[in-house]
Amino acid sequence: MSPQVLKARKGEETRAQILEAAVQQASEAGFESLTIGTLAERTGLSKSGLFAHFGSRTDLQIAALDESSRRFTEAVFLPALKVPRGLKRLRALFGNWIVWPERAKLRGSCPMQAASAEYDDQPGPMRVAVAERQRHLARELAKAVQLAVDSGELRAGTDAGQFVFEMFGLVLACYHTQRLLGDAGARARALAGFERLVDANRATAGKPASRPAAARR
Amino acid sequence: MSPQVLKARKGEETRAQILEAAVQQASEAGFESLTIGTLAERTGLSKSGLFAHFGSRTDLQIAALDESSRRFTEAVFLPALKVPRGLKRLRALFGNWIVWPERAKLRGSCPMQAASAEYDDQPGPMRVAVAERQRHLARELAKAVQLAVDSGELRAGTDAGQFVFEMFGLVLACYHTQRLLGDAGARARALAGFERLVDANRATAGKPASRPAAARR
DNA sequence: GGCAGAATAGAACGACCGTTCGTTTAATGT
DNA sequence: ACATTAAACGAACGGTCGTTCTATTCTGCC
Repeated sequence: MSPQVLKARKGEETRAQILEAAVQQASEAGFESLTIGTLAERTGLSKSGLFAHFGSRTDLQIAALDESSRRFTEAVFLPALKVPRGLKRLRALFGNWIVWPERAKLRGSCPMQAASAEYDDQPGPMRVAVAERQRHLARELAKAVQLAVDSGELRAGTDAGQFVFEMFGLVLACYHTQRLLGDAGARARALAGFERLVDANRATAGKPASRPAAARR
Repeated sequence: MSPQVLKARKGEETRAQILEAAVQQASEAGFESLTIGTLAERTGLSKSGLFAHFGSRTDLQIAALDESSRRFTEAVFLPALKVPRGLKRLRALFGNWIVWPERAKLRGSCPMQAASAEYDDQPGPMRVAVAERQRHLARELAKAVQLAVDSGELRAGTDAGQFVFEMFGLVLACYHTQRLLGDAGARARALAGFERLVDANRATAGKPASRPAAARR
């Protein structure tokens, strides 16, 4: 029967399998390691057969980046939206962030951070795509911080941009320490750092911010 | 019998020029972008002529990593050793760290961090070399933190490992934000984060730690 | 000035890269 | 069951990669 797979022609299914392999590969060795040949071998396709699904290698890389980004949102943001806004949600976001590659069964690190490091100095479509998504991520995180300010859990003067900057730092240090040095304590360090970050910006008393956050950028 | 060759024979001079170009290239596009062909073109040598200076591409990459590491120490640590130990030196280290690529006239980011990101999941001699140097860096930084504890500027219970972890995070976030998003405010953010980190671990009063730092690990 | 040895050049190699093209197989709609 | 079209294949292309080998040029020492 065809339960819900209405238009899923064979091709799209194959394409999904290719992207699965591509994301895994990008997680392990970066997006520059995505070559037509090795990916074809991994998926059991011929080079030309695989190639036909994307018009070029660059398009394949972009598609893999999109898929990675989609999974990131799915694993980090969607679950956090079910948590009450404010500090709880912020904590959920941070927690999901540092564990999502493992949860998503990626054998390497976060593909988005891998892409950032790879293309931060390399002009081209990949750099543009990566920068755009990172900016979007920073914006969404800043919103979540602001919600914690509005709820009165963080003090009114909190600089959301600075807060997000430091969250990024903790996540990067976590991945860095974990993968390169094999330090299992990295996650605990990151969480400890986050709590210290929260404490530094916590509202002194239980008073909600009275003013509706004037300078919101 | 050529006695101790004190004078740099022509070859070593050429080798130095090659490494200069290699470090620059690694800063801009990573160590995997170091190819014999492009590097030969950059230096005006033939492929085989350049190749002869290193026995293999991997040896060239290792040599470039060593040179990068040497310059890092020269630009970050050596100047900081002239600063009185304790918080001042720690601040100098952090300050030098986030600006050294620019000071060293590298057009890209810090080669050591680039290497970390590239090889954190790639087994082989490069990964080993990178991990070793990063561990060394972390150890030296922890020593500097401990000196600030011993001098009584940081409180006795300070977890040097955690402190270094968070320093790493701030530097990584700084590079990340600066290069990918082109945010000029990244450096100020990093410095602000560092001051907050110091404050959180500052000794409550002006009392030096009386005990000589028992659990120094 | 001449000579040994270091330094560099040049051509060629096999392997892999992304891409193209014509053909063949498999899935789909009727 | 059959015609149509999507999907995958296989061979070939020009290019670059790291590496090897041989030949040439240059340098430093007597």
